[in-house]
Amino acid sequence: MSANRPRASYHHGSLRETLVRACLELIRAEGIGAVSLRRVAREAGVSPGAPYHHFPDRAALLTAIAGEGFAMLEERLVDARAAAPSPSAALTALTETYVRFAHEQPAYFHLMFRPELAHPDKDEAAKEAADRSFQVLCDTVADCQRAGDVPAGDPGPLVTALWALAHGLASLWVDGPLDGRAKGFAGSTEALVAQVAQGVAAVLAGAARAGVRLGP
Amino acid sequence: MSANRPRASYHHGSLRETLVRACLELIRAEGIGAVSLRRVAREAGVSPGAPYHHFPDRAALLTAIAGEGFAMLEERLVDARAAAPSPSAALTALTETYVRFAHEQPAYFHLMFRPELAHPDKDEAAKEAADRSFQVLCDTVADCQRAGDVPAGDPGPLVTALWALAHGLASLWVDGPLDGRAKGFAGSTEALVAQVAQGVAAVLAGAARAGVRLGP
DNA sequence: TGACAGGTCTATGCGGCGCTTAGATTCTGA
DNA sequence: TCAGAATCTAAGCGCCGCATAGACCTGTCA
Repeated sequence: MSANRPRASYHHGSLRETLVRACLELIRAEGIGAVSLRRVAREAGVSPGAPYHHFPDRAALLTAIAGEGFAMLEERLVDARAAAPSPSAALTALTETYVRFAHEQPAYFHLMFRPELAHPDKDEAAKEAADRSFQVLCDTVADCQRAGDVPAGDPGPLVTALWALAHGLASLWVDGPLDGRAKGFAGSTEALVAQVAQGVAAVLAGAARAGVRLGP
Repeated sequence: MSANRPRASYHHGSLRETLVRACLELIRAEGIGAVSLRRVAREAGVSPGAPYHHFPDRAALLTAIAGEGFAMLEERLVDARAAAPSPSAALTALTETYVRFAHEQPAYFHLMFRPELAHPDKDEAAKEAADRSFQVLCDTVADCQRAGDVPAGDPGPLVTALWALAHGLASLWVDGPLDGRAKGFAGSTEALVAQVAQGVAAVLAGAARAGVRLGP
């Protein structure tokens, strides 16, 4: 960043935004472990105390970024659903989109789901974006049930399973363990994720045909 | 711990083990964020430098604990599979066991899957326990395919999906986001997890009956 | 028995961390 | 125009991981 280039004026002008960008770049380049407020301030070219005029503490900066992440994820999920030609294809697309988001934006993904780093559950905007994302999944499952593409009955376990499946794939990929095993299965993790997402839709459709009914 | 009770002798005797226990207790009581080598040493009643005679750095202590975790998880998975009356029941039991382990031992679970904390992939014993755990899942899926309880064909995507499903449920539960949504679905997260695990087996069985075949 | 080597622990110090406080500088609007 | 608000710097607190040097204990072997 602009650590060496001195600012023109005493006041930065858009320090808050600059800090957020510097933080993201730092996570991208050196991982979550390298993130400190002092370091972020240094990268942004300001004194170590400056960030505290924009964020009450370190977690607040990270929470702001997490909120951005939830908004980005929601947008991608909405677009993926809208672009899909059928409810079943939408379900597959949601899984792939969730996992791809995590893989392309691991910095956001980490901050969104690590309570020791950020607290998006205490941020109204982040919570609402997360709720709307979840609703996209619920609506898509309802579409699928109406179309007979997935088993009828209580959608709760199905929605939970689909969320957990996508989140598990994303976590295992981003944090490392999946890559090694994927090579033996499908050549690449991308290919394996696609196979899984499509396989799930096929299995759910088959179960629906077989008359399986979900429920407590 | 024994911070206030002075040791009888200059040498501790079993400091390594004491540090591991103190670290686990610290994570349990105050979370991962509270773990520092100095703090662990204080809880164990030794000087801040003492741990470095047993672990080269902080990550090594955490990696040792992660290795223990993989061994514990493997044992539980092996037992769960052995106790199940059928291949299909074994599959359900594996999911429930994985998720329950994470919920009951979040300290271990975190250390096993957070590369910024520990590096179990660089620990031979941990890697082997993880491989054996994965093999338990592969074997169980193979049993299910032979019994016709899950679709035939390439087991890769299925094994991956089941692992990701369990890991996603575990992560979402341990890190918070699942609890809120589960209340609306099944009353409690435990109940929801059970419903999901059983639902998955039912859906897979239905898909097998419908003649679904997995594969690239 | 006693010297000594090696393992285990303490003491001290380095730079970096989150966060606080006090004070300097700039911007804003009455 | 000018006071007050907003933004930034400087300095300091106790904590951290880790390195080094030295104190202590214990097992070993002459």
